[in-house]
Amino acid sequence: MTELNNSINELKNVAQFIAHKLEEMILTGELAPGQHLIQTDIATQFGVSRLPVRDALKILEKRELAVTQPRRGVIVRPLNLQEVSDLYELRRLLESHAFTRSVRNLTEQDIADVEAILQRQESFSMGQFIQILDLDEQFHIKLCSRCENEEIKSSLVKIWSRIRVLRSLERDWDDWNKNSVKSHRGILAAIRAQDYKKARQLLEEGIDRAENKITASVKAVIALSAQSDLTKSAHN
Amino acid sequence: MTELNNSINELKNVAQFIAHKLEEMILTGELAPGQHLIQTDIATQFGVSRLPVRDALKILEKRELAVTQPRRGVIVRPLNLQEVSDLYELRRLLESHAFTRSVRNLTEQDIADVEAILQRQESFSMGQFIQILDLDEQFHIKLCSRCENEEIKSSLVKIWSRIRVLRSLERDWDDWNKNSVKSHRGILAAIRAQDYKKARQLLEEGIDRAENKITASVKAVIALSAQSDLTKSAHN
DNA sequence: ATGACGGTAAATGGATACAGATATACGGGC
DNA sequence: GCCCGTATATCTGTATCCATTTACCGTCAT
Repeated sequence: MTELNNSINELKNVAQFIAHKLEEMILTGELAPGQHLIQTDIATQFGVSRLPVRDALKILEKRELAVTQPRRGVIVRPLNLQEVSDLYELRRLLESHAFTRSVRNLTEQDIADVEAILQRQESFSMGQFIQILDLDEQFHIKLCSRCENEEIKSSLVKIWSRIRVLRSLERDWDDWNKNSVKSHRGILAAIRAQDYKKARQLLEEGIDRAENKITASVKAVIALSAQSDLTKSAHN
Repeated sequence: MTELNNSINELKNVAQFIAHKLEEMILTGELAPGQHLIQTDIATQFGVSRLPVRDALKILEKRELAVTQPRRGVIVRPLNLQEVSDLYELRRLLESHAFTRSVRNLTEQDIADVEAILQRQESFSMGQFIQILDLDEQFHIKLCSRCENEEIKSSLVKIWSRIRVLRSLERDWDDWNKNSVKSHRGILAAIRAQDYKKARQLLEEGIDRAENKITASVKAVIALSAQSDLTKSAHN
């Protein structure tokens, strides 16, 4: 409860605090895709009434991390291979466009910020995978920050919140982070050399690689859960 | 109350019913941009408690038709010239992409459906401007329906719900609808001729014309409201 | 053993009343 | 004329209750 009161000042209200916590629990796998999010349980778990929990679930739904089934409740958004490719096609389209618009407007300070993000990314290792996710996201968002289109930027932020969930399924974080850093270094170098065409190409290649990796992870997890469903029904 | 009970079966719950009604009121101008949406007032107005109203406001917020100001309430999304161009840049990017992906997959039935939409559009006139908006939207959505990307399609639907609000500010509906039909006829003809490149070009030109028209309308309304603000403060 | 049926429990959707927090506005004092 | 405190309007959250729907589970018949 003290932790709640402390953190509540950073966020605006209880609902946002709970939504944030639930998102963390989704990222850590504590809440699995498809799992029911039961209002009363969450309410007692956090020691609040059901109302802010309902609000929190609506926040998750707005961010498309959860799905509401009317009169049946809310579940964590289930995994879906089609969704991965659809989401990545959308991301490629938007980010590539935004990057092109933004890259010429990046200031010295922006470049320095990106460099700082990249250096922090280099210093992290496996254990802190949520931070790794955040830094990767920050890198890409920062590069698009000067695209001068708030709609596209907010669309990208929404897409990233979903990509984070998919990425959290990744196993080999060390390898993943190494490749990410390498790709980011290349992009940053191309930007510094003002070779924007090459930068964009590297960016798109990175997005494609990420899609392939995530597709593999999601496939593996779906296969695994299908298998456990089989064993479960075999036990019955 | 009887109307409520009748319509409630079509929608899933009271909140969605109220959200739908509020959206209509925004489109008809009954609720003006920037206007406060006060929970208790709306609750008494519809004869329900505050809870479903809160839910309804969150639905509007999710669709970006309303903006929540923490601890101050919810307002109808204010008009903003920048937003028009940002939204249209996003629409152009997504719709153009989706159209290209979709157009080759359109079936005979799809084309027939589009033709039917277009014919209905031709038969309407000024009075029924909400229907005109719907038909215009249906035309564009249908053309993109076979893009095989649910994410892009749902993004486009969201964009359209906002564009509808902006378009509702238009004055000269008769002129507007005539131009729209003409543009749509050209696109459909190009599709039938399998000249997809031309179809796409016509589509993009239509989007640009729409942006210009809406920009003018929004400018006019903003100027008008600024003027009335002046007279109001002069009276104080 | 398996499928259909029915009853009970659980969960959501909604209503009501009340307590608290907070931003704006108003008005009085300096 | 400006600053500051109070008042008001409004949202935010708690606590309880009820209705309706859905899910679960055990029984029964095939």
